[in-house]
Amino acid sequence: MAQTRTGPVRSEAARRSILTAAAEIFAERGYDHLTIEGIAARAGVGKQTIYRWWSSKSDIVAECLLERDLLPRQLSLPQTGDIRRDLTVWLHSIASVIDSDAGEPLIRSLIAAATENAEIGRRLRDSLADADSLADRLRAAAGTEPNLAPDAPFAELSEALVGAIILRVLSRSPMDDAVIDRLLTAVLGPSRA
Amino acid sequence: MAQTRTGPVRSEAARRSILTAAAEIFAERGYDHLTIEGIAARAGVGKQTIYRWWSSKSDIVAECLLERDLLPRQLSLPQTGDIRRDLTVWLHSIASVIDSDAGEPLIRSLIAAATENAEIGRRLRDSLADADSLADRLRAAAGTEPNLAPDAPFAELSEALVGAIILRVLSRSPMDDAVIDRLLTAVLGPSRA
Amino acid sequence: MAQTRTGPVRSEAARRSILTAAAEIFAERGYDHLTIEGIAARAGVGKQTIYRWWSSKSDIVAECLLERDLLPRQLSLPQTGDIRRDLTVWLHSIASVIDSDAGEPLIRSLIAAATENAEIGRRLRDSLADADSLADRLRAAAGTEPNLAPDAPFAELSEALVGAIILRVLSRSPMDDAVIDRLLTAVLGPSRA
Amino acid sequence: MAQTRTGPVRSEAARRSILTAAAEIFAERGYDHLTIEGIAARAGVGKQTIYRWWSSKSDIVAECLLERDLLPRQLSLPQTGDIRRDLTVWLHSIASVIDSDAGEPLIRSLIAAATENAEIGRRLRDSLADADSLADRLRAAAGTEPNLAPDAPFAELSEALVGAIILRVLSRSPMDDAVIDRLLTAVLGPSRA
DNA sequence: CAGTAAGCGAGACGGTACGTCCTGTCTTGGT
DNA sequence: ACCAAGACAGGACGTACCGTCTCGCTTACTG
Repeated sequence: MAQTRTGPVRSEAARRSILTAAAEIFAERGYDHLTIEGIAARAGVGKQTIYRWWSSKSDIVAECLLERDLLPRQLSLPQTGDIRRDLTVWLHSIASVIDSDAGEPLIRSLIAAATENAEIGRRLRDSLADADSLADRLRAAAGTEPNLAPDAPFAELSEALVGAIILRVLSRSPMDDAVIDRLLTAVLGPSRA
Repeated sequence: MAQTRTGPVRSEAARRSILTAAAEIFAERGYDHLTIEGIAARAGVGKQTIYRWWSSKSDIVAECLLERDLLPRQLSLPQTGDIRRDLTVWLHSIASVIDSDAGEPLIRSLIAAATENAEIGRRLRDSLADADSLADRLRAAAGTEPNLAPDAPFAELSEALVGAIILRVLSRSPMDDAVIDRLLTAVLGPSRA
Repeated sequence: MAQTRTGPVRSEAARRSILTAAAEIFAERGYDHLTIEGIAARAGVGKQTIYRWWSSKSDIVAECLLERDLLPRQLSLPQTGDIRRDLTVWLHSIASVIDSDAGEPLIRSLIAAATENAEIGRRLRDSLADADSLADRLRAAAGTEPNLAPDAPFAELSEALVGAIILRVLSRSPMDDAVIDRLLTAVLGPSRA
Repeated sequence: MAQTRTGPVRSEAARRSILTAAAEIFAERGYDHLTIEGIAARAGVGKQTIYRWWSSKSDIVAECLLERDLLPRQLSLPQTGDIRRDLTVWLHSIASVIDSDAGEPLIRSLIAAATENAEIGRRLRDSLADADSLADRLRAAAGTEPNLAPDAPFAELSEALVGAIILRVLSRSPMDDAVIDRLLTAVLGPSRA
């Protein structure tokens, strides 16, 4: 029979307050002003409690993403049946987040965090931390847009779209209506309208 | 009449050895192990000399990029007339850099630097620091591939392609032959072959 | 009637292994590298078991002294009838302990412990943890040495002798034969030989 | 020709405020509550500035002793020509320091510091940090007291006296008038009065 | 002979301090 | 004026221990 570990169990209260504190500081001051000491102080926790369960601040940020403490929850892709319209709405909501005062540094901070942590990178790719996969949605829309042939490389189309957003953030290029339109033309093909 | 300033002018030797030292450390240890003190020590230069001319380490890195101290010089896009083949070769060379031991962290470090410095982000977008614009090449190839209509959004296509590469790096997804193929299909449309 | 307590009694095994572990670490690494956690780990004991019975590490050390886990047992004062000879032998054995690699730091560690714990200080005074009182031996030898008048201040003579040893340790002055001789002259008066 | 070092020179202001802060904390809270961080904070100094010039807190304390920041300055041995009276006065002043609230822990702290630092131990031996040597005074008084023969071991007599004081502190034995008297009898021989 | 209360191992917890590294500013003396 | 060198105040790092607090177990006394 397996030897069961005895002793106190991980404190859920500590875990939550660490994640909350981290998410708050991240949103307020960005990834590079996020420090372990700052998290510990705001969370009312010893540093060792953080190091016991996470190996780096990027690890904490990754868990914040998982627990949805970090990104606005209204970024999910709508589902009206018209993929171009859905993506347009989605890109507009992303653009408005980016254009907000806090949003652009937040996304940039997230990219910085991703350079240190593969998991964050992966969640970024998966439609900016949104669970319902963008690639699946493109596949479901096959045939409704010029570039969405039944055997189109949906994953790569999705990557290209998200990658373009990331690149816009990195190069500080604004993402206005015309850009969104052209971006969708690039990915979906010319609009039939 | 304006008082002309006196004293020695900026030392080019110091400037070069700082950039060289920065590029070496960047390549060896990555952006977050790059420190002003480390640069000064390796360059045999006082810290003040660095602070006099640059305002941050990301500034130095940006200048390294301009002076081509940082990226392999053989990443330029070939020009055979066949844009799909040219891009294939180019993507393969990028992939081989990424797959090399030092390359992937280097690119990731560059992305990290870009999150702090718009200029670095812009150069990254401009075809991974390659001077001849990718978008222009796509425009020049208009008509030769399904998606390259004369009025296609070339800049956005280019962004999508580079963005996809960046996203691959961030999510640590390998970029093998098949992926390159599908990526080009996504951007250029299905191959006619 | 008072409620008599129930439950298991104090574990002698735990007590012994704590004292042994403490004595070992003390001897190996000195008083300031002696930690509660270290003792608990080496003794295979929970920290709480230590805190239940001792209030500080100096308390544990004091008990180690009582149980003679700490000091060499051969430091006792011989008894040949010639007090000067006896003290000479005794001082030589102390000197050889001090001169040994481990001995000097050990005594110094004991002094450090004594600064935190009166009991340790007292045992140090009582002839370096030797049970048979040095003062009593001097009194018994009254009349045999110049300074040992019947009404001599034996306790203070004893203190002066032990204090001199302690001071030698604190000031890292070696205690060679000549010093021992002069020390005895200081305490007992000039040798009649 | 020797290469002269250039650059800024050690800040005397920083040095002084570190020593002062250390002496204050030492006096207020004792050696084991004296921390590098506490010194740095009170001195308004970076920790690195401390580590640059001292290797441990015991080093700082040793320098405090040298600069006479630590011990009361009125402990010097009077000089009336009557060595027994002088020593009596001196021992009384030491006793009154020890009996004061702050004094006893201070001396004990000093002993603790001496266990870590030979220099502190040496200064402690040299008549409790008093510059004019006790042994020299005893030698000068040769012939005036029973035990002060011309060839008496003055250094060891002095050691015995100071050692007895230290031992009294370590064992928390009060040093009242009678004890002082007996101590002097032990060292100087019986009073002729 | 069950109930129950203490001892025990393990170890998580909020903290304090450690000694190191780096930041950006400053001072010094030399060219 | 610029430079190499490097001291300075400050802040964060990751580690080591502190003393307290569960946790689940194993005793041993008590009603």
